Amino acid sequence: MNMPDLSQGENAAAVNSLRSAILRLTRRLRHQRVDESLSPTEMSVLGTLFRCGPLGPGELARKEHVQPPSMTRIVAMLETKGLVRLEPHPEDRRQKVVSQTEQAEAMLEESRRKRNAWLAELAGGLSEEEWDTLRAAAPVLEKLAHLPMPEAAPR
Amino acid sequence: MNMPDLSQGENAAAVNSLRSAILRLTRRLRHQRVDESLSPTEMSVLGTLFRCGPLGPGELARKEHVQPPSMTRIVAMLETKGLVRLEPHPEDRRQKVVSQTEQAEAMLEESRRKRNAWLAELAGGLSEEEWDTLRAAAPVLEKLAHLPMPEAAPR
DNA sequence: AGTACCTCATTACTTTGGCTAAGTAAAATG
DNA sequence: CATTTTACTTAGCCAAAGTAATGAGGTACT
Repeated sequence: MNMPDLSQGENAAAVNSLRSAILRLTRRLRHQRVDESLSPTEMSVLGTLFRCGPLGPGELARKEHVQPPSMTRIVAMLETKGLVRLEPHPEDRRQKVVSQTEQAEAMLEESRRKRNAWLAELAGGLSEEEWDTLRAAAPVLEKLAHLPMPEAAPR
Repeated sequence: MNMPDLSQGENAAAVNSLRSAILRLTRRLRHQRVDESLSPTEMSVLGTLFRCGPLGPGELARKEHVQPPSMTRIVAMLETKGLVRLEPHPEDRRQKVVSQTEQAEAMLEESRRKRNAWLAELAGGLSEEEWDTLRAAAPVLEKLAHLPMPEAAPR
């Protein structure tokens, strides 16, 4: 395959600044979480559950790019907080099914409101064009996050 | 003309998917660091130092959104690896000045090459339009990372 | 000048959030 | 029916960042 190496330099620069921006944003998000009692990842799991419906821990781990044991712990935490139900799979008794509770739905709604407030504040700092850019970038970043990694696939 | 609150719903959705994509990307980056011996944050600090020139630990901490003690640790680590020099401030003896060494410059160059290779692999997964989108989004994310936070009340 | 306060960096300790390795139970395969 | 595979879990570890307290150097106010 022929690589458009003309754009590689630009892409490298973009990835460079993307990487550091993402790192700093992550740290900010950790501090400014909308719900004090939930880690960003736990929040993200709830979001995935909301979007995709009930899933097994393994599937969930794959989607979140976390190892299965970590997901076990996260799900356990969410369960003790009453945000998630953990039930046996109807057909395969090895598997389990994680589904969100009504309480989780309420919490997501609450968090959505808070996030809107936060956004309204932040909106002053970005122009409409910049928001457009972010809106366009979001799905691409999602894709990038799930893209199979060529050199990191030794298994 | 048109107030931005019309687009708040869309922005909220964008931020939602931005947030989870960023989280997952961060975890991927942690695994796939170009240089095994340096954490992503250490790498980022080096980059900042490269872009902005010599800075004090405090300033650096603020730029990276890290607490001062963490930056002290990071700088110390970088110093023992010979990537950074730590000197007293000429005028204010409370302060110190961190500057990168020639070795750091060489390492950044090396890492740049590796990143290009990684990119070339990944380029197959994204279209040119998607790359354009990312290139456009990078500076906006940078800006977002450094935007003053209204509700982040100083404790 | 001296005292009170403030700022920057550091030290010591804790928390968090992920990982690997090993274990158990259930299903699939021969 | 024995073996291997799959799905989740348990246990223990480690790295990165945070908080609280310390110290040393400046600043301001009478």
